[in-house]
Amino acid sequence: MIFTILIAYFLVLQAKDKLIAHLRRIIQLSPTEEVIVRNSFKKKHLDKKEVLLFTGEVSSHMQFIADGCLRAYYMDDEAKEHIVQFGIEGWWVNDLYSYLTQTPAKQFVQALEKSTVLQIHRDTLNDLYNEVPAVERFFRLKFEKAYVAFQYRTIDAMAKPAEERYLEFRTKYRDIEQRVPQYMVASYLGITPEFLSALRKNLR
Amino acid sequence: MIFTILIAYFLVLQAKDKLIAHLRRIIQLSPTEEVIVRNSFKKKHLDKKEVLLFTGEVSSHMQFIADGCLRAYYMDDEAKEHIVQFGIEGWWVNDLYSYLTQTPAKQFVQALEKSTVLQIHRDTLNDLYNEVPAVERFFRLKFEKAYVAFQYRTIDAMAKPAEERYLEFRTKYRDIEQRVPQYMVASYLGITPEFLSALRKNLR
DNA sequence: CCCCTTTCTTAATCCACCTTAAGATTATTC
DNA sequence: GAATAATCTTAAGGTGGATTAAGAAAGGGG
Repeated sequence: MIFTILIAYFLVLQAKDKLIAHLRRIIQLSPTEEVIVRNSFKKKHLDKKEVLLFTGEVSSHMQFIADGCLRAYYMDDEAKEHIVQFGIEGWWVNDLYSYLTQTPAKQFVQALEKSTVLQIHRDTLNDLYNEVPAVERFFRLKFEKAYVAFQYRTIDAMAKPAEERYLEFRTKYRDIEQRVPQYMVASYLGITPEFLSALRKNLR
Repeated sequence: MIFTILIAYFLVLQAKDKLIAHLRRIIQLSPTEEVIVRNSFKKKHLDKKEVLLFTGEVSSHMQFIADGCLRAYYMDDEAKEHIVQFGIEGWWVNDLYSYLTQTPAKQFVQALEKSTVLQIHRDTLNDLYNEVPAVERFFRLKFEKAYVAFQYRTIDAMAKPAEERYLEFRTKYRDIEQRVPQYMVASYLGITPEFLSALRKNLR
């Protein structure tokens, strides 16, 4: 019993250590600031297939993945799933539109493996921007990077044929490809699983 | 002569007034800060078809459109143009990837009409982030918004048929549609001008 | 106001990718 | 370790949008 508590406490620390290390790769934090940041986030454990955010809910937290693998996806009118983003350790996942505009989410966020995320509430984060300006800088840079990465993904998606996109996905996200089913990769690439299967056959 | 100079000076003021008004819609600026911001930007006039940024150059400035209409586009291997973004008064245009990573631009930025832009150099802007933190907040919010807007554009582009995308473009950017040739709208939507023409015929 | 360039349309043919449906593998669960 | 669910493959036929080539219309410079 005590033992379990100790292990749990250790995991919390570990998760937050990962977050701090992640931030320190971009910005500097004084020891005091580090404490403030640590206290602003709450750990949340997710089972495989557990849904962190449902369509229709308003997303109120930014989420850092300390461990595991999640996906963000939406369902079209014909109830088909379209994966917008995968995330593994060290990534952030969310329906950002919902988070930023405080409107109901159009996306689901779901764990594909047992996962640990660190959550910070929008209000807490907005306070944190004032208390620890470096955190605001971190997110400015984060969004800049996310924006250009996304722009290039889109340009690729519109200009390049599916085979090329798949090959790029493989080299860029080898670690993810190993961990998620193939039909989800197809969904992320914007093609049907049947077509991906056919592509892969051609590549052999 | 003197008269021309007076008019030119008036236009500079006008342009910077527009910028300040644009910023004030999002953040607050003290009179001192306003002066600092004004002095950080330089006005640039562009003739129709003039290119502001060439592929291969490194983009070193953020650019606010005070007047006119511009486009950002890239050329694929087959020398076909793909429009990534349009911009009119009150928008920002750039090859952000180049600006942020200081690598050679893959996009052109070109005026589609006589235009006026206000430019700020990357170094000046980075200083400005420290001198006027509200400006950093402005750009954090700007990138957040740009990111989600782009994400939704992409989701649309992958999920919806061309006709629907065209109709959405029309309602969302009526003002732009009036000002740019139809084949550029097609390029922005990721379809051929011939197909757009056929679509429009069907809608009548 | 005319000429030349830019832009838009029409129509035939073609291809990347989708749909449907069925069977073959591979995981999970009891 | 059998049963069931989840995932992957194969193959036939369909469709959205591209390509090519022409001509029509609209603009803009001199």
